[in-house]
Amino acid sequence: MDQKIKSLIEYFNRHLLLDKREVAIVEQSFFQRKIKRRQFILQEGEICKVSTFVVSGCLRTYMVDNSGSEHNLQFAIENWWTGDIGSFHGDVPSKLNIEAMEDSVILQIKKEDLIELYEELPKFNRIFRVLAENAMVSLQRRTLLNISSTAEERYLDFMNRYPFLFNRISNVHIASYIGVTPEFLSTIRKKLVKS
Amino acid sequence: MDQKIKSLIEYFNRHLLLDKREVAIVEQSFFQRKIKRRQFILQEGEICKVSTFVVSGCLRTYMVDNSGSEHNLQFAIENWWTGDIGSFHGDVPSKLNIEAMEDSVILQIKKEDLIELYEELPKFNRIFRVLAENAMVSLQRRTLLNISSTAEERYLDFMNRYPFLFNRISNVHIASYIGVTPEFLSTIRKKLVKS
DNA sequence: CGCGACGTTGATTTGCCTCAACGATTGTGG
DNA sequence: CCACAATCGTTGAGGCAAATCAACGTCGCG
Repeated sequence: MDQKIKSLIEYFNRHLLLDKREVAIVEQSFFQRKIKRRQFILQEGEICKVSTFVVSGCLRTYMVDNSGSEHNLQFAIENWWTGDIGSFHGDVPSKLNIEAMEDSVILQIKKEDLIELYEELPKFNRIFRVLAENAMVSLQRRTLLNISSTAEERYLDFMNRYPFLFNRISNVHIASYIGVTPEFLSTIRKKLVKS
Repeated sequence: MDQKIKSLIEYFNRHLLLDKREVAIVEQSFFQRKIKRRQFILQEGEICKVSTFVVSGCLRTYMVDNSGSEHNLQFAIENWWTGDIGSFHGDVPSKLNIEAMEDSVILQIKKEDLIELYEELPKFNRIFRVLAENAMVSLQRRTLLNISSTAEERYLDFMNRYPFLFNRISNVHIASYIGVTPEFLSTIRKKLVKS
């Protein structure tokens, strides 16, 4: 078996064991791509036609507002999924950009192949239902944090919740994720060092 | 067929047609409750043991922060789902409260019955996968709005996006949903009337 | 009737942004 | 491998967005 797809199979097996036939179907449904740092796998205006699993590396999803600033919605590292589900399901142009922050290896599946996968292997509905529900929980948590707490609290929460990202991502991008300017994050950090 | 459960069946049929047997299983899986205004169906510290479909009325889900303020995460009216998925799936105490804002009729399903439903009727994995994915899209959209826009923009967005809630919910609760104080929402509204 | 939620106003304070500037680091093309 | 550019993290001055606190009239509800 290909080395790269192995990490995806292992990932699925953590949710629901796959037999040989199922593994074979997964293998032929996904294709592999190597992405260089600063390369995009989705740009605003395009329709998102694939779902992406990250084997190695790191990608970020962000939106550009009307004044030209970027706002990070999500970081995806090993064993995370990324893409724009709204654009993917609705066949509408995306407002998001997805860019590699490091050289990365990804596995992708086209929409028609995913639909076929669901038909051939209905148990994948269950896997992706659980994944979507987990994502919902995280997003609800983040929403509550956004409407109820200060930037300092959101920064501390990010540190505690995603230490593995924290050591890997620049402060500029963390600032954008928690919704503050890099300058203000800097003053937060200074204050935290002192105390 | 019971009148109340009919709205749930119609709801499911909009996603995926159910045959007689499937309808029967759904009917015996859900039970009905009438909830009075200001009554809670979930309180902080409890484990959320049911998933809730709203037949009529309106409920709000909120969190109380350490300084005692409430923050609205979600409103649920007719044909919406509510509950705390994190608590429900993880069997952990909830940090959320769900309270009826109007006299309401709801249909609920216990966790064990939902698991059984998934086993007997696997197609429900698909329905709930799609629902969870839709919820993800909304939450991602709200997250981007929270980290990128002003309170005024969030208020206008709420108006345009949820006009049916807008006419039904007090400004206090809208303020809490978009993450501002009622006082500041009042000044936003004054400014909007003038322009 | 009276109490409690609601919507509003104003004064003051605070959190966070904007803009400008700087050294330090990273990266990149010649 | 060096030189130059770009990005990063930081600092400071000033300004604006939004919170806080206090107060008041209105309304619906018990």
